[in-house]
Amino acid sequence: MTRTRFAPSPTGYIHIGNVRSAIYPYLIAKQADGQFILRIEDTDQKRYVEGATDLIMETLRWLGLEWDEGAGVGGPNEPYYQSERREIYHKWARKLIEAGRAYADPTDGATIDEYRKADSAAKVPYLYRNHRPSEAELSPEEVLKLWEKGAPLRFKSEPKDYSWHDEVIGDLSTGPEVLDDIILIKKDGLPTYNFAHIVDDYEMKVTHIVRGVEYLSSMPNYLAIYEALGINHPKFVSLPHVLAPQGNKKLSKRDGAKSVVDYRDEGILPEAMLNYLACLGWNDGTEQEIYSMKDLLTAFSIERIQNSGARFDETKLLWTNGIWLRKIFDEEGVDALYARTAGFWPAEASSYDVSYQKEVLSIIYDRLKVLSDLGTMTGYFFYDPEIDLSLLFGNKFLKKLSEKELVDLLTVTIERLSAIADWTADNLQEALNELLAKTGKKPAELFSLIRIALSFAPFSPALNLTMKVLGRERSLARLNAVRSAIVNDAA
RNA sequence: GGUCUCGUAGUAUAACGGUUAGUACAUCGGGUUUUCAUCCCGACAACGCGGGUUCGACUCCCGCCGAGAUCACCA
Repeated sequence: MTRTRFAPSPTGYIHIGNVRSAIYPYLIAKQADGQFILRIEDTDQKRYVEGATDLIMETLRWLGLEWDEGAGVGGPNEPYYQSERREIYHKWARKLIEAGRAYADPTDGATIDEYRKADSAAKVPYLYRNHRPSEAELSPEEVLKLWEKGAPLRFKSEPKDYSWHDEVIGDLSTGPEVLDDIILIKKDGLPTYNFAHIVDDYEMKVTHIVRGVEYLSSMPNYLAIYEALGINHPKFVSLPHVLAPQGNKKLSKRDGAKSVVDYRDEGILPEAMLNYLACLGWNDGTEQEIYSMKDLLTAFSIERIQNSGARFDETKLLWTNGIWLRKIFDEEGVDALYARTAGFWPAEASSYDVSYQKEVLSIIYDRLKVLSDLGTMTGYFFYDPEIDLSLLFGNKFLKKLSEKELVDLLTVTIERLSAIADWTADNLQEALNELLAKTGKKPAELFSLIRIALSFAPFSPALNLTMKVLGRERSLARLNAVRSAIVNDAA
C-alpha cells in the first residue's frame, strides 16, 4: 500500500516554491490507490504562526489535493500534529538510550559556540562529535536521569560510509565525515525535525518521503538513526528546487515568492495552477502541455521528475490559465465558467442579473488571461463610460478624419441601426456591412469610431456582439451622446 | 572551507550512441473585414569547456569551469 504525506510547518502560507512537495506525493499515492496524509510539523514553537494550518488546508483543498488522513480529518494515526505526539517520540528516544545510541548533553550553548568558533579558526570542519562530552559515556540509566533533568538528547553517531538510492537523483553515497551527534529531543521536550519525521513516517507507514533536495545532505544522519532504531526506511524522492525568476536562488518568501492563494485571488484557476506546477520539472516524454488532475494521475511517474532546478515562469502560468479558461467554457459551457467568476466582476455588475453577466462572459471570455481581468475589461457593459474625446481623436485610424466627417459617420450609423427591427447579432452585422459599403470607409475607420463611442475601452469584442449584449437603447444612446459631444466640441 | 547535487535556446523541456537537435512559453514578422484576444502560418534561438571510449557522442568515462544546497536545541 502506497502512503505519502505532506508535512508542512505552520509558519505561514504555502508558496509556489514548495507546493510541488504536496502535489507530487498526492499523485504518487492516488495513482497507486493509496493514501495521502497531512501532518503538521509544529515542533518549533517560536516560528509558529496562528492560522497557518488553516491556510495550508485551504490551499490544498483549492488545488484538489484532498488528504485521507491527517490534520482536520483525523485517522488511525492521530494525532497528526507533532506537538501532540511528544510521548511517542520519547518512547522511541528511550529505545535509543537503551541501545546506547543517545545521550543527554548538559553542555550549554555558549560552550558550543566556542567549539564552533575554534574549529572555524583552525580551519577544521565543525563536528559536534569531536567535542562529545564525557556524559556521552554514561549508562542508559544515568542518561535517562540526566535527560529527565532537562538536558537535550543527542544521537551518538558512529562514523561510517553510507550509500542509498534516491528515486529522483539516483544512487548516492557519502563518507564518514558527515555523521554527527545531532539533537534528537530539544530542551523543551519536543523533538527536532530530524528525529520526529523518522518516527512519524515509520508509525504512519509512509512509503515515500517526498521533499526538497535540501535534505540530501542530512540523509546519512537519518540513515544512521533508522539503523540504530532497527527500522526500514521509506523510499526517498528528492525534488529539485523551484528557482526564482531572477538569479539562481531557490524561490523563497524572502525573495517575494507569492502565496498560492494570492494567485487564486488574482483569478488563476486551480486547474491551471496544478497543471503548470506539475509540469514544472516533470514531463511524461510526450509533447502534451495541458493536463487535468485525471491526466496527471495516469501520466505521472517519479522516474520522469527532472533532477535539475526549474525556474518559475509566471508568463507561462498565465498562458496555461488562459487555456483552462477557454477549455472550461468550450467543454463545460458558460455556466461552468461563470461559477468561477464570483468576486471578479466590477462592483456595478451586481445590479444586473446573472443572465446578463453570462452574456457578457460569453463574448469576453476568450480575451481573459486571469479572472480578475473581468474587472477591467467589462466595465462599459455595466455603466456608461466617461466620454473622452481625446481618446477618439487620438486613435490612429480616426485622427485623419475631421470632426464633421466623424459626426456625419455617426449620423448615418445611428440612422441605419435605428432601422433594425430585430436587434440580433446577425442583423447588426448586416447593418455594419451595409454602412461600410454606403460610406466607403475602411473597416478600421468606421468600426474604430463605433467601438470607441460605445466603450471608450482599449479593446472590446466584435462590434455586433458588443451591441447585441448592450442592447438597442444603450447602444444608440451612447452613439448619440458621443455625436453631441463632438458637435459641442466643434462649436 | 568540508560534504553533496545540478549543467540542451531567455524560460520549461524532448532525445535514452547515428535526427537538418523536436515541442511549448516568451520575442519578432505575417494572415483571419476594426481594436484586444483567440485561431492559423513563419522566423530567431541551445547541447558549459577540455580530454578520452567508439566507425560514430547531447547521450558512456575522467578532469575542469560554472551554479546551487547543506554544515542550528529551523524545518
